[in-house]
Amino acid sequence: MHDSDFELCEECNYHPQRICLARQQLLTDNIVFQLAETFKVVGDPTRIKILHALSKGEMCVCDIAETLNMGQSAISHQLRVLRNARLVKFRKDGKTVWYSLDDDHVVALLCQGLEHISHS
Amino acid sequence: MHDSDFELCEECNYHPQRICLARQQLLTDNIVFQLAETFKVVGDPTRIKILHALSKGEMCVCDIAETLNMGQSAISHQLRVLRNARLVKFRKDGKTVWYSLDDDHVVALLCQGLEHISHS
DNA sequence: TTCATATATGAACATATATTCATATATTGG
DNA sequence: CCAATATATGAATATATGTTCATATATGAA
Repeated sequence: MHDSDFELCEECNYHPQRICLARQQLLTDNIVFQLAETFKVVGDPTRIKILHALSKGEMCVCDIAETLNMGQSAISHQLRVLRNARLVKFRKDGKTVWYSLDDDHVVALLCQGLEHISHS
Repeated sequence: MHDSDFELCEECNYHPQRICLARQQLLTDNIVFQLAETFKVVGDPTRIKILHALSKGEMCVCDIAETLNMGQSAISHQLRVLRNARLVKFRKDGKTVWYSLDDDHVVALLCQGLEHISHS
């Protein structure tokens, strides 16, 4: 939220009250950035396929790679992205690393997206 | 869904039943692509700010530009992206074009994203 | 220890994308 | 018609990103 809201509202000559309105309850830049980051991560076909596969239960890296017919390295890179976004979690068991969805919000997010494309 | 599920499940030597499981109820490539496209569009700070501004009510292009402190051209380009993704709609009134959110699912999608980042 | 397996990671490359600049289109007022 | 305003768009540029390849790390088996 800027301190300069007032000045700007008096300067601009179009529809100042609308501008001020839109600036109110403004999401902070930090939250906007985090939001964008989250959606960006889900906004890739490979990662959506991974999340969808994991929605059936936990899987190890090479099984995900087999499922998607992709290389292990590519999957591993994408899993790191998903991990950083806290969309998936993992546990280690010997040589194997088992990945799973971080929580139920992930599925909810995907479903909300499906909702949108089915309504358009 | 591929015809080759069976062969692959017999070929791979890791955890075939998990792979087959994950392939079941598979989202078609087309749906995955549409989903990814939708999330990708929302996955940009500028576009999130636009959607957030529009969540308060319809706005014209130059007011959005003023609100975000950005150029008219940049906003216009992004509005086209949002339009193509059916996230915003518009109506013309003389020289002015009024943009608004396409439907309530857009806000729901944003909220679901907020839900995720607040839980992590 | 040595070998095989499962996963992670850095570099490189090709592609996608956000913004800016210049300009085009369309509408209104004089 | 002409000028001003609101918006759209194409080209250019800088930056981000997904995959591959080669290689590193780590674990278990012999």
